[in-house]
Amino acid sequence: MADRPDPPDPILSSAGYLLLKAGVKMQAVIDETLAALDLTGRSFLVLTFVDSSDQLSQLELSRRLGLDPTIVGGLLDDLEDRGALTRRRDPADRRRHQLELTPKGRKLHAKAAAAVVAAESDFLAPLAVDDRDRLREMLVEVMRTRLPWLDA
Amino acid sequence: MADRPDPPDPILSSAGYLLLKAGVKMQAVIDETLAALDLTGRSFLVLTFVDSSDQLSQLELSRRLGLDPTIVGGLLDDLEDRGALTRRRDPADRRRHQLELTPKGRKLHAKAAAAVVAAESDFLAPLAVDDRDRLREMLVEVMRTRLPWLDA
DNA sequence: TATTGTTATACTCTATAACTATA
DNA sequence: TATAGTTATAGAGTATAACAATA
Repeated sequence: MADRPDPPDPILSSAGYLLLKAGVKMQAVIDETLAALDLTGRSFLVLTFVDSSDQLSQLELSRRLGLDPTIVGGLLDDLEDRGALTRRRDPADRRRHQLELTPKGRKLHAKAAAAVVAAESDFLAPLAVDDRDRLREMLVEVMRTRLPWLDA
Repeated sequence: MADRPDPPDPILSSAGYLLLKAGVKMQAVIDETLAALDLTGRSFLVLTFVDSSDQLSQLELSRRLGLDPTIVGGLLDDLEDRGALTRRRDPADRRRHQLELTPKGRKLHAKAAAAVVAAESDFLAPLAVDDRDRLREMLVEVMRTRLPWLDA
């Protein structure tokens, strides 16, 4: 009934906890945005990685996404059914599938990427542009050892 | 097999996406830390909110946590079984339960809070202390309208 | 014998609704 | 009739392991 709850523990205002809450909320916002295109955060990442890699195998994709191969298999099933990507047997090793986006898949990815960028920008709107850059730099520092593509 | 994957889409290095990844990872790190005390992020939050509020009801707690009352009921069952908190009928309205930490529960919470603070500090170690403060300020800005206790 | 990918099974989490008791 | 809380059921998501094909 009270509109102003008791002031809770200071730990709920710490940098680490706010980072947690902000990140989880950012994830939810992006998922909602992608839902309009019948995508999830995961299926969007699949499109992103397949788009930027040549002849990716499912196992290699799973490793990069940090997901179980059976999960990735299901995501690929869906995207293949929708005509967004193709699985083709690797002639050199017929156990492997070479993954590739179709033109339709590339269009879908471009549309989704634009929507995600807009959602992120909206979420970070309370920060000035300079502050967003500063935030990005700090997060790169924190995540450098945890995300392989930041080590460039 | 390649140790250096193809450079992926720039969207994976954006402030918003890095915020997402950092937040989710922070959550995982905190959950791992709390597991050593047989707690989860959620049960720790239950302890935190009950500790800092007087005679909280289950429904009010659920509202503050943003969780379904049935979920909260299960969390309370566990903590009550472990002797960390008590449910007592509200004499003024016998439908309600007044939640309160036991001395054991307060000790558990203090221990867990110290562990969480240490885990956060460790996670943010790549940043100088000044930068951590700056990060915290920026996250307060972003989350001000989304976390009731930041509006102070 | 090891590896890629698929299929089948079981387990966990969560959401929904029905129920009891109090008001 | 409405509210606080519990219990029961069903569904989604995930992990595990067994399997087929290829190396």
